[in-house]
Amino acid sequence: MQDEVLDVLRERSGPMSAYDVLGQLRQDKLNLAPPTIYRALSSLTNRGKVHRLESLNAFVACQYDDHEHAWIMSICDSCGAVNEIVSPELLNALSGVASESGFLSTRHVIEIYGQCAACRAIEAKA
Amino acid sequence: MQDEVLDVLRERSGPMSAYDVLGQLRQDKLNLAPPTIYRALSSLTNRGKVHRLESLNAFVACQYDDHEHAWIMSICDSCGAVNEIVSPELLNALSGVASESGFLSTRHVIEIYGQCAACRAIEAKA
DNA sequence: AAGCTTTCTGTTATAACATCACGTTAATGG
DNA sequence: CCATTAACGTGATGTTATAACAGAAAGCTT
Repeated sequence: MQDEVLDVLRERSGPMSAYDVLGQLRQDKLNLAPPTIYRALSSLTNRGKVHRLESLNAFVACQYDDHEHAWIMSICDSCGAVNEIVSPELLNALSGVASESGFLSTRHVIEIYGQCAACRAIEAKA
Repeated sequence: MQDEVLDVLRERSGPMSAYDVLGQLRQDKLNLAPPTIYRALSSLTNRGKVHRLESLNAFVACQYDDHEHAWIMSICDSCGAVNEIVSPELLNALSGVASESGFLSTRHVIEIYGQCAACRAIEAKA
């Protein structure tokens, strides 16, 4: 089940809600229900194969198959494209800022909204 | 209505869901319905009086009454306390990292999970 | 004051996201 | 073979958020 969910997410460039995934997989498997999808998504996110976009209640396949890492997501307001940014320095800086008030960080949620390079180019032409 | 919602959020130190707020206010005003609360919360967040915690689907009163600013939230896994961190430098750094791939940032969602100073102190004693 | 617009609120219903609780099946290993 | 565990199926429910439309209050214009 995890593999099937991951395949669906990989076929799609953008984020999908759990119910989007459910809709796709129901084309083959009728009777598929939300808990099944959520279980698979939960395992996949734990394994780092899928990331959850907290501010969208949606999921995307990880762009980097091979590694353990923390991530920063950029989300284009125009086209919805999501991109994964890896920057340990920035995450360290963030932990540093938090630690100024004695806070010990364990997990970061960073989601940046704006306009991607492609959409900026289109808009510049128009 | 905005004032009443804001008062409720200020009385509470931690985050509240829209329905938590609704529950509080229903003690006085029966018949209060979700859209009323969501409208008030929407105006308050637009005005910067309230911040939304995207990863919790919850809301907190802004800790800084007086100003326009972007914010970073720290959230304690142990006690649930939320703290607002202001760091324009870090936000600039974040925009900078995103711009390396041509992305133009307009809004940042930054939520850090971990353990606050108070909870760390308690744990250290034990 | 009458009529108009604007803004906020009330109300019902429903959409969208997520989990609980329990039962069944299938593989694992003693 | 049987106990255990892990994954999945199933139905119901819980939680978060919005759509669509109606009504009331406040301010403006004439």
